[in-house]
Order: sequence, then C-alpha cells, then structure tokens
Amino acid sequence: MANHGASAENGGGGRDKSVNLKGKRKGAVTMDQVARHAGVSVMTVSRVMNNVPGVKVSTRDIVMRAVKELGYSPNAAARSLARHGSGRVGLLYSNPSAGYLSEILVGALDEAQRSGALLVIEKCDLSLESEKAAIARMVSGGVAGVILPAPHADSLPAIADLRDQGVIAVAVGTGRSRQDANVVRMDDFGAAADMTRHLLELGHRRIGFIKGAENQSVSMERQLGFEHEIRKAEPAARVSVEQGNFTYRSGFEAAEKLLAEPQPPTAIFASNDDMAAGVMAAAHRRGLDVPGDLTVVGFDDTHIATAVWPELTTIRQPVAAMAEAALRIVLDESRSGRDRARAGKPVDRMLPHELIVRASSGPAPAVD
Amino acid sequence: MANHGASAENGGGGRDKSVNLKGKRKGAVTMDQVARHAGVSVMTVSRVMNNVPGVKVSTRDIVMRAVKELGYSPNAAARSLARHGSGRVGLLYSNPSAGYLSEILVGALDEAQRSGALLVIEKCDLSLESEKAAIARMVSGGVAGVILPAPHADSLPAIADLRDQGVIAVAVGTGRSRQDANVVRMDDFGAAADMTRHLLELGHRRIGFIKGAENQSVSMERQLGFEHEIRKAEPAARVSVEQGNFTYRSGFEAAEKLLAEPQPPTAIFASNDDMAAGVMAAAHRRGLDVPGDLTVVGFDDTHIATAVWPELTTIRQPVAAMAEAALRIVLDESRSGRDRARAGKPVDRMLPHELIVRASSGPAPAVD
DNA sequence: CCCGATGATGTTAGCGCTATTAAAAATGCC
DNA sequence: GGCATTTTTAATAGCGCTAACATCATCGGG
Repeated sequence: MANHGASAENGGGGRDKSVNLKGKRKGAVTMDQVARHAGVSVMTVSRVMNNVPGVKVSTRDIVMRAVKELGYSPNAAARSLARHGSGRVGLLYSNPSAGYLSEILVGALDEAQRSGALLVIEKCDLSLESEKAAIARMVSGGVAGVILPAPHADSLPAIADLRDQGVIAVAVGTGRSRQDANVVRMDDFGAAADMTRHLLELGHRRIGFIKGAENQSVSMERQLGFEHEIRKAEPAARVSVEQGNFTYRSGFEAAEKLLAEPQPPTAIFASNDDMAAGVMAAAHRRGLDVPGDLTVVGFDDTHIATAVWPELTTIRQPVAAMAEAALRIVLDESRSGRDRARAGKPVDRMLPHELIVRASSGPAPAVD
Repeated sequence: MANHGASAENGGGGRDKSVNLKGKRKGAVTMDQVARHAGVSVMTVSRVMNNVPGVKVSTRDIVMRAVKELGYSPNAAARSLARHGSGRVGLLYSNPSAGYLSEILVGALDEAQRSGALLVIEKCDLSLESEKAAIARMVSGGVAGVILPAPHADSLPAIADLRDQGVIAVAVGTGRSRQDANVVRMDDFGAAADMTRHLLELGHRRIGFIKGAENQSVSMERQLGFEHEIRKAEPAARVSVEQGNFTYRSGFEAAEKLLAEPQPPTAIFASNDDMAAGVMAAAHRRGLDVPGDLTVVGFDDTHIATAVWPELTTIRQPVAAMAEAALRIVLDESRSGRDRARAGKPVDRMLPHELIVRASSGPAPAVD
C-alpha cells in the first residue's frame, strides 16, 4: 500500500531498487524519489536544487513541480558530507547584548539550515587569550570560516589570527569596511544622520547625544553621522555629547548630566536602545514626560525598544539578515576558494536600515 | 611531508586509496585513520566512540589513545547520515523574550555539537495554525523529536500533535510535570517561596505580587509558591496581587495600581524581570528610591536584570542547562525508542535554581 | 551528410560514519 | 579434546547527496 505510488512510477521506468521501501520513514523524501517522479536523473535534481546553470528551463520546471508535490527538502547532512566537509562555519560569541545574540543566531541558523551548513558556535569573553583559544578550537574543528559578530568584529588580533590560519573571516556589525577581512554591516553613519534629521524635522534644536563604547567602531560612525547631519542641516542647533558604553546604566548617568545642564536638551539621541532606556528612566525620575517634555531615541531596535514604555523610536538594524549574509559569504568564498587561489579583495556588504518611529519621539516643546 | 604519517601507515597495510591525500584538509582526521593507527577496524572505533558495550577494555584504551593522538573528532554530518536521520532535533521558537531565546539556543547548540545532533530551528508565532505548520515542517524534515521552550511548552495541541505523529516532545520551562510529554523545568514553586522568604527576612510585611501571563503554567506555580510561603511564615503580612502578562508595560501598570493604594507595599515581587523593570520605572516616576523606599524583585535573571539600575534581585533560571537537558532527552529517547516499543512514562527533569541578591532589594523602611 | 562543437542529461564512485552480518577468538560443557 | 556458546572483532553495504566523467542529442560548416 505504501508502495503504491512508487510502483506506479516504476511501471514506466522498470528497475526497482527494492531497498528503500521497507520502513516507510516519515518525512524521508529523497532526491531519488523526486527524480523518479519527475522522470529525470538524480543529478538533474541536484543541479536544480543548487541552481547550477546548464539545465533547460523546461526541465527545471518539471523538477521544481515534483519537489513541491513531494514536499522534498534536501538532507543537510548528506549534502555537507558529499560536499567534502565544506559547510562547517564557526560563530564566535561573547557576553551578548542578549537580543543581539539571539538575532544573530536565528539569522545564521536559518541560513545554515537552508544551505546545509553546520554551525559551530563557540563562546568566549573579550580577552585576547579567550578569543584566541576559541578560534583555535574552531579551526581544529575544521571550519571553513568564522563569523565574528559585534564586539569581536573589531578585534584585529582575531582577524589576523584567522587569516594566518587560512580561515575565512567575516566581521558582522563593524563600523567601516576593511582590507583584511570580509565585512557585513549597516550604514551606521547614514542611519545616525537619518535619525538626526528626524529630530530636526520635529523641531528640536537642543539635542543631546550619547556615544557608544569607545572600543567599537560603530560608536564613532554613529557620532559622525549625527554631527555631519547637524552641521549640514542646522548648524545653529545646540548639541552636547556625553560618553556612554552601550549599557543601560551609562545611558542613565549620561542623561542625568545632560538634563542637569542650565538649558537641557529637548531631545536625546542615545547610540543604542539600552542607553535610551536608561535615558528614559532618568527622565521619568525627574518627572519629565516622554515625549511631551523630552524626546528620547535609540538605535538598533532590540527587544528593549518595545519593552520600554513609551516604546522607542529607533533605527532598525537588520541583524538577522546580516548574520545570514555573513554565512553566505563564508560558504561562497570557501567554495570559490577551492577553485582559484583566492586573490580577490574582501567582500563588503552593506544592508539597509530603517527608521522606526514609535511613541518616544515628538515635536519639540516650546522652550525659553 | 604532510603525507609522511599516512604513507608510513600504508607501508605496512598495502592498499592505498590515493584519493584523500591530495588536498591536506585541515581537521580531516577520519575514523579510518584512527583505526589504522590503533590497529583495529573502523567498526571498533565506532563502537568506542559511541560507548557501545562489547569492546574489551584493553582495546578501548588503545583506541582512545589513538583518538587523542590524532586529535580525531567525529564528523557530525556523516554520523547523522549513517544513523538514518536520527540526531535531527527540532526546536520551536516564537517571539522570544530575547534573552531567553538566546540562552535556549546556546544551550541546545552546545549540546547538539557535543553529541553530534543536528538542530533544526523553526520559528512560529503563538497562533495554533502557525504552531501546527511549524511542527509539520519539522516532522517532514525528519526530526526525531522537538523541543518546545517556554510559551509553547504549555501548548496542549502542539504536544498532542507531536505525539500523534510519533515524534518525541520535550517541554522546557513549563510549570508542572505532565503525563503526555517529557518535561525539563525548574522548581518555580520553590523558587518563588525562596524569594518570598528573602523579602520576609528583610522585614517586609506589605508585599505586592504581580502575576505572569495567564496562559502559562509557570505563572500559577510562582504565585502559589509566593502565597504558600506567606501563609506558612507570616500569615499576618498584607499582600495584594495584580495580574500581569510578563511584559514591561504590564509590570509598569500593575505597579502604578499597587503604589496608588492607600497603604502601598514596601516590596513588589514581579513574576519576571521584564515586569520588575516596569515596576522600577513606575517607582522612579513617583520619586521612590529603590531599594530605599521600595524593594523590587524579579524572576528569571535575564539580560534586563542587570541592564536596569539598580540591578535586580532575582531568581536565576538555568535556561541553557535546561535546553541542554532537553536535547539529551530527545537523543536518549530516540535511541532507546528504536529498541523496545517505548512504553515507559515520560521523563521529568528538574534543574536547580538560585536566588541572586543584587541591589534592588533592601530592608523594609519604617512605615506608618 | 558526416564531424567536431557545444549543451543537456545520465552514470558512477565515493564523502565518513553506522548497522548488519559474517568470522574469529575465547569460553564453557560433557 | 570436540563441539556448542558466547564474547569480541572484521568486512561489507549503504545513508542521501555531489563531483567528475561518460553519454547522448542537437546544430552548423565544409
């Protein structure tokens, strides 16, 4: 009974392997079955599944239909095996900004699943030794490349280390493009400028800016974007800048200082959402209404942006998409690397951001 | 030069495959090499690697040594392939409490890597259809079992669905043990009691409690633990309970109500950290000092617990360890399940929690 | 109308591991 | 000691897929 479909197809074809029919495993649709169903060879199916050129469009369509009808999805393990161990990719992570890590993981895992790669994640803290050790473990685990998200993306030693070992490195969420490694990033400069324009359009002319951690290149980019836009659009605006370090607390403290000024800002732009949440707490503590008395905006659109009340106006950073892209790069590079002796310059991929306007930003109040 | 070791071994054996020597792939130590090095057959190595009984201790030792010397580590892809798709485990996730998800993922991935399982993660929202669709995808993807973390852990339809399809289900972070599925959880009741005792010991006698979302069984457990401890240790204490739903905002609103009472509480126990953060915001807005005027405590020890200021006293939930345990259960069950017709009752594993005292809790103020 | 170019498909041989079966060695029993 | 029994080990056949080569059409030029 379970064989019915199969034997019907074999009726035309002839040979019957008789092997794989004994235990009707649940979702085990194999390429072989798709091939039979479509009336082609497994290789053709493989080619279609991998978008290899040199398959007639009509054939491709037939295969595609068969794939859909049977609900076929390629077996990642088999694929990785046949591709000769390619598809092992490392992902370094450290104490994550929580929301950030989970987005990174989700993006990477998603793509890993789709393209049949195996993710090897490895934890480390920010110390150099720990970073080195984690990388060593990954390399000896035979990874083709390593993804370095956020705080590690700016670690020169790690990148150098990787290059020395002949492993592809992809920095995710660094501020600038670089010569020595592939990069996936967003336009931090432009995004900060966008946000600044939003504030200016709301009428704010006294704006506080809270910088991010000094050791991360994005901090500088965001600040430069902010200042550039101010200078360009409204040089008369009064700005004051405070140093922060991406934590809630540093945002809180920076806001206390800004709000204690004789002519406090009507809007505060924090370089990330955690700090913006801190700003909001400081504002509430002083009895200020957000956004009535003070507009507060953040950056990143992490979990906390909507956990806070009122919800934060912020910049959506496409973290998951960035992780996906990073994985793609490793896979592509590792494949093309096998052909030629990879001389080409590193990839630099920039993903689009988005300004998300929520309830925490509003028109500037009338000021003295 | 790179071939030195290999050719030396072949010198005695004779046949030379001539294939796998061309590109000295980095971490590509195979079982074959280990077997040759140890002077046994590959199958013996396989047995040793999988702790299958029936290998003489002396042989096992020889193999172990060879494994160490060559730095062999099994190829997960090949293993999963040969084991006929076993070792594929699904993980359902929905809009996560961010920190929660990343911890779950890290724990699961870690264990997956260690035991050579393939994690298939699948996103869905809380609607039944979406849940069903995700499960269908996983099942047709051939998973042996599915891990259902937090919000899905209480989804009867999902669990029933899985059981009907003959797939192992493990609920992580549900409140109670259950007959129809394996469970990994913590002692929510006991932990809430511990926290309550902490508050009582600090001298608080007017305590507000904010419940979690009604559709999650942990909410009830935590409330019961709280009330049980109050009744047991200090029946005279005045408690008031507000409904929340695990979001920052619901915590904020519940706190506003509690603090507006004629005799407001001196301590508020929120059923999770997000709500506790909301409580803190509400307290600050009223100009209350934490913990001087009001003690605020949370539950879970997620990212926000330390992102907030002052940092939250809370209960550490061992999320990563729970995910690890869940994966182990799927793997163990799926293997033993193939032998006998799995009649045994479901596994119920409870992991230890910990009371983390930080700055947000302090002695009760003198009250009127 | 035959022959080398393409271009489109089919065949075959593994990838590294495990299951299964067969063989060998160790043990027991009379 | 000879043979049945129980360990312990070896040999072999795939798991589902892809790389490399083999094959078969198709097509224009001489």
